[in-house]
Amino acid sequence: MELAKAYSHKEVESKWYRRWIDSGAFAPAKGAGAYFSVVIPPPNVTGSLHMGHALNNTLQDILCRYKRMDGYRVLWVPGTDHAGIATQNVVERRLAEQGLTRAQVGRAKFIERVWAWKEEAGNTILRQLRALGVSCDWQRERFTMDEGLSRAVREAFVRLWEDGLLYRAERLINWCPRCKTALADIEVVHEETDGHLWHIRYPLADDPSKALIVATTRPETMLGDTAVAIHPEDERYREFIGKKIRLPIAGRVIPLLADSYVDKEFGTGALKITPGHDFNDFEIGERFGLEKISIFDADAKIDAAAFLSRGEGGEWIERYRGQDRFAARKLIVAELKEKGCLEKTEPYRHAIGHCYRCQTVVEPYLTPQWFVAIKPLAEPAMQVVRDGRIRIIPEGWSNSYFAWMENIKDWTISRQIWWGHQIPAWYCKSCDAANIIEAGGGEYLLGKEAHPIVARGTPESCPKCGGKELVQDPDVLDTWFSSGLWPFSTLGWPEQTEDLKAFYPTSTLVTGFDILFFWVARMIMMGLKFMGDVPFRDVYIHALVRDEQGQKMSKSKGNVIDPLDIMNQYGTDAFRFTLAAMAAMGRDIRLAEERIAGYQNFVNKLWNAARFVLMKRSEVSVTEVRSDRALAGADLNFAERWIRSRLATTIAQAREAADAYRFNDYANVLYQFTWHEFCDWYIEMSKLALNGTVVADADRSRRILAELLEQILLLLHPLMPFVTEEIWQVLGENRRSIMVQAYPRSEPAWIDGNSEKQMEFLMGVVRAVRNLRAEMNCPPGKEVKAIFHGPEADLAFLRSQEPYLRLLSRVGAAEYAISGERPKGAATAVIGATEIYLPLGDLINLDEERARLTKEIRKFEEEFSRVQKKLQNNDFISKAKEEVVRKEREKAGQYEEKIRTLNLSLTRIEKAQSERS
RNA sequence: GGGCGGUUAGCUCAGCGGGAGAGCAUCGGCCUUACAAGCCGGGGGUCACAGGUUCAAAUCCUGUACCGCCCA
Repeated sequence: MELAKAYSHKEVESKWYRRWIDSGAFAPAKGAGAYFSVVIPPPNVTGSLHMGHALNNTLQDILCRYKRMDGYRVLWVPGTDHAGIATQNVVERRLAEQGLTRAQVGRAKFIERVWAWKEEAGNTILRQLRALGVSCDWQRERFTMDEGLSRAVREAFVRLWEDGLLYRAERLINWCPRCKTALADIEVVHEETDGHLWHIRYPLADDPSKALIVATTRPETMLGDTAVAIHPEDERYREFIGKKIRLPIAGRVIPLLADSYVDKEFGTGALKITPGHDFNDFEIGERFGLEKISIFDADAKIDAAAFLSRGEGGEWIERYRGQDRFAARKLIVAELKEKGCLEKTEPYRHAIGHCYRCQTVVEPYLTPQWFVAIKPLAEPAMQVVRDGRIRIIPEGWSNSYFAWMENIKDWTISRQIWWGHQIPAWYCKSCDAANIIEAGGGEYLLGKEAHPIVARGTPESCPKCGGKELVQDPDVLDTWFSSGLWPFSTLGWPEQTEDLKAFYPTSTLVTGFDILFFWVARMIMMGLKFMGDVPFRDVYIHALVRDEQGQKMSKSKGNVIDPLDIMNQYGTDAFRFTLAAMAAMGRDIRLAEERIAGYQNFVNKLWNAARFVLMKRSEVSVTEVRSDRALAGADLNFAERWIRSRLATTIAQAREAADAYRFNDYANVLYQFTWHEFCDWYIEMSKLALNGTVVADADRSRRILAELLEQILLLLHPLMPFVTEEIWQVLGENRRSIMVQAYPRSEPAWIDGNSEKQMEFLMGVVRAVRNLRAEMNCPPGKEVKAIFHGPEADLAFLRSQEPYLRLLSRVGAAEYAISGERPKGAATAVIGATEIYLPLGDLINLDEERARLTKEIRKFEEEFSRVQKKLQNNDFISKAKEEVVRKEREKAGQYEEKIRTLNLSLTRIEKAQSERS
């Protein structure tokens, strides 16, 4: 079979992916033996493929393909998560286009619509992942909302409740007024924002002529202030201690507290306290038993009822009623100014929390929510990392892990949305009547004192009163609650399935650091809690993919590179190889397209090497050329022993790198070997035998070539699955997929130091000749004579390998002499102890050669004096390792010899010049 | 404010105690029968700065500057 002159990825990729799936090659092998299992970090069902996914899944696929070839039973579970808020937002937007709201549609119908949307558009990302060549087992695809995983969620919830690790209570939480739901702390993104610091006069209640100045970034919340605080040792405010303050506008009389929490240096040193809308103030409020006034409704608009119900009131309420928080801020500032209460306004930059789904500024808001008591889960989760049962790689991330886990707060898991796992808690309409408020449309609001009945399935009656009328908690669970169970729920938990027994704990989790807390930490806590074992052994944290300028890719910046475009243009193999080659540990990836183009050339290089091997094979009429590891070392010539030796080393290095998640080393070691050793040298040398110069070697050469090519294909397959399979299949008829072939093992017997030394010497001589020719502008087609002076052994070797020498350096004839007259008008180089002369006759430009030699000599003199300085240092001789000293001595000798030889040549050139003139 | 990471060739990055490397770009020469997406050769770096440890520092320590990220 013939191969096209250039590799064309387009036809090849879809063809093989189809065949791999059809052959069932992605399913784990049956039987016993070591396993390697991975669960995909489930992308949002709303998502589409971006660079982060591409990197993440490429690395997982490299590991899975490598381990599969290496004899492990590999299971890679794919799937998506239901992304509660994000998905609900998508479907709500679609409703809005039809002029509908979800309230109009109703809960049940709305959820139907979400499912319909999911079926229609939801799994885009999984389809896109296939283009990457990922070898996950699609038969086992899971979704966090599917039946099995939903059961897992209910089971986990009930168990946490039974163990006293869940509670429902009114707390200050992060509220997104747009999504109208609670958020967990880490779902809030803090961004530096330009704002203001307003300095406001708060007069004393009994002497309005005196006032404290408070500084705040949120003047509108002053409507809910219930105290002012100063530092107890603040001299400035000593006289105010114990006084009362009358709040401007609202007129409320509030106490002045002394608390060492207050930072004397910040603002004016006087802090307004709003326990209903600020987390720090909330805590002070708890300490002093202050009232918490919630001044906003769920839309973050001023809630007049909050004041009226306290018996407060006045014409001001009407001015602010229903005003949004930012409008209210403007109005309040204006009113303060008018009343002379605004001392000054200064620009101020500070961090403001935003909803990670919709970027709306979050509002600290007092509502009843469900919480997981996290400390008892966090402690063992830290322990397993501390004692190495889970390795975090690179290790540096474990610091972040510990820092976060040590300061972890109880986890808010309830969300006031519809799409998700509805909380398996019910309330009895008869015993809990006071806490159940009908909200219309069959919906309920639950008071903070409601008494939940937690159960795996809908209870038939109230266990207390036997009442049959129960209502389910309307809230759903945080999506991360279900993804926290992912490593075992996807394997069938809570059932004790075969998969669960066979593949838990999973082997390696590959993920980005951005979800270390969101997801990784939670899986560890949940895995330990419910499985009694870690969810994975290794966590490999990879980098973020940035653009060329190091900017995070984002739609708003418009610097997004679509992986699908890249794959289409350069081929998936080139793209995957680039990602791997750039995935050095602990560093972000700046993706430059030229880099991908460069690796596309590598794919093409491999393709053409294969063409060469196949072309030569087709010239053999009788012998079927095939891989033959039995070919004994003794039968091989030195070039063949050399390439096998290098192969053995390369295999060892590649495996070592892959085992250690050093993907960049893995890729580079194979790149270097394939291109710069196999192609540049071995293939070139094989032409000698194949072109008939040494007839007896031809057949053996073909066999070695085929062997090397096969080994290279196998080595590269995890990185470049498509092109390697395509070539693999052309190499033999009706072969089993390269996916299921054994990964190469390094043969220690192939390591051959002597051949490597000889080859290095030959390469040195060849490069020197090429260099001289190029420097002297000797036309490449012209054959020149070469004269070698040097030690007998070296000359004997060169003489025996003269055909290679001539092939590689285009030397026409060679003369060898241990010593003798140096030829006139010759270009000179020194390799080891061997001197090389190219008598170029008229071609040589004596001026150029003299300049070249002078430069060369100067270079070696610098090297020599540097080494010499070391050797003259007694401390060096006595303290450095013997090995190092020996090497330096060797170097010194070599440099000295080179300088001597080159100087002699220089002298001859100068002499020749003076003779000519 | 606390923590982490970065600063190496024009660009993108490896290397992290003993001779400064790769890919791309650049310059010169080649259509040499696998590959011009190629081959051969060259040029290009006080390894951010300042101290220190060491016989020896791009590499370890301290500090400074700038850049980035995370947390508060």
